[in-house]
Amino acid sequence: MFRTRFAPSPTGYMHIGNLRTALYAYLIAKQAGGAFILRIEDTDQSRNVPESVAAIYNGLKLAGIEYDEGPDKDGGYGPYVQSQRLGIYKKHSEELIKKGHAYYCFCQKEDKPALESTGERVQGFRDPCRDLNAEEIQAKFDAGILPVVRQRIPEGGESSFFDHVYGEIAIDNSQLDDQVLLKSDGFPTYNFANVVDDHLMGITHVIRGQEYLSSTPKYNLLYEAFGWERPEYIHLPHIIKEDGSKLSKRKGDPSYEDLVKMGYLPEAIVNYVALLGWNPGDEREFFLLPELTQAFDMNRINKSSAAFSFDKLRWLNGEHIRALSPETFHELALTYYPQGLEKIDLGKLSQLIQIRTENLAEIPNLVAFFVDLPSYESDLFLHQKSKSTLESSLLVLQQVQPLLASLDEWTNESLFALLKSFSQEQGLKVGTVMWPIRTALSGQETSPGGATELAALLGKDETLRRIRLGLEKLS
RNA sequence: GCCCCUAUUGUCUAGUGGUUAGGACGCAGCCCUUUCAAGGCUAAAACCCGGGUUCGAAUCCCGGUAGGGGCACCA
Repeated sequence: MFRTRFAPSPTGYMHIGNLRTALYAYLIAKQAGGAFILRIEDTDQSRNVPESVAAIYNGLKLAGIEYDEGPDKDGGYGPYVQSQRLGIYKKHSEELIKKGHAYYCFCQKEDKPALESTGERVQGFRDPCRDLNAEEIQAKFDAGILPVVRQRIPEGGESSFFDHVYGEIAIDNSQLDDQVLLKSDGFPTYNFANVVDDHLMGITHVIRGQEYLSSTPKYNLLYEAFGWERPEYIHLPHIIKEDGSKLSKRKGDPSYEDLVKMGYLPEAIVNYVALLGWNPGDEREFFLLPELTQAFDMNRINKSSAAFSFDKLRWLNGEHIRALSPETFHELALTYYPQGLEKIDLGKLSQLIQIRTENLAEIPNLVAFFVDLPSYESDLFLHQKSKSTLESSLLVLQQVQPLLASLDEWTNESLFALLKSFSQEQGLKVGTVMWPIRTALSGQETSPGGATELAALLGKDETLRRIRLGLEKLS
């Protein structure tokens, strides 16, 4: 049985990379019929942001990523919050000390910078406390010094492991530090907690960012020290910006929830992010979560980092919007419609704009002209392809005005029939008739919908009023 | 500084020794058309560099270069 986990630390918002990590972990579990677990890694007390736990829940929910076990969903492997597992870590660290794979270190934080300020970084750091004897240790304890627990990296040799994305990775043990496992405040470091928890929670596949690739040998040494079986590893390449720099909230790059606020559909974001570093092997690009679960294959994850393209997200968002049922789109659109559309059939308006909406946030702009006719210049009536000139426009509007005024059935179809036959009678291109009307009704170079669609929505009175205004502009 | 990883059009990618190097976004053009969009079609656009191996390398090996990551009582 596959068991994967998403283990964010509650230090802020849910960024794009986190979303993808969660998604891949979810997909890998679900496609194998396994379980997806949420674990909160709040071992750094100074960096905890309590509200961000809510943001994580919310983000996952929005994305449709449902976890089988988590802080609020016990599956028998809890607790799922690391700060509630302190006793477990302590016990395990003592086991390691007993076995000789870890030791107490009484050095103070201030001691190390001095070491490092020699200019070169100390690699394969071997702490002086490594070789303290029992009396020395007791003496330090008696002096009231709070120790940390450090991992004892074996001298010499190399550690290797297999990663499903990056293949075989080998690192010399001399490169590995005697890292801190348990801090002096009794909290574990990530390095320790993730190993202990992953094992205790039965995690079979560890999915996480590439930044952990070179510390994974240390974790493997820990598994070995405990006599535990290693999990499978799937390290993910980073998501970066198109200019090659990294996404950062500080530089104004949006989080997952920001993107939703910006008018992108959660399912479009999920779809897009899935494609950043993975492809199905065929030419499909449009995926909803269930299809993604079917199609996903961890062996097709890419090694190199991928740049986040707003252009492509925007396009994909449009695809998802178009794939929505008219009812669903209408409901969404409703929350974006501005004031002043009371007289307009919003259901019809939604039908008109669904295919033209690539981003929900642009809806207010798209429909603004229905509320207020923008001021425009008369040369807006010029249109070469429609053979529309100032003269023809004036003529058309003059002639069409009484026809419209006497039209009883005010629908797109009847309006179109009327104007089409008018153009035929006059020997004009349909466009020559439609262009000035559409222009007068929208006051814009382009509009969602043509002349008759706009007229039908605006209603007879408003249509005639806007045509009168157009005539004033032309004469 | 030491170690690890990566490298196909502007971007996301397909490609596992023999392909006119395929698709998508974006860009440009055409068609459709009641403007725009959507849709359809077409175009321009790529194998980081240098050595090998091979009859033959985007593909395998080595070396550069460039980019990313790690070396915290952060995760």
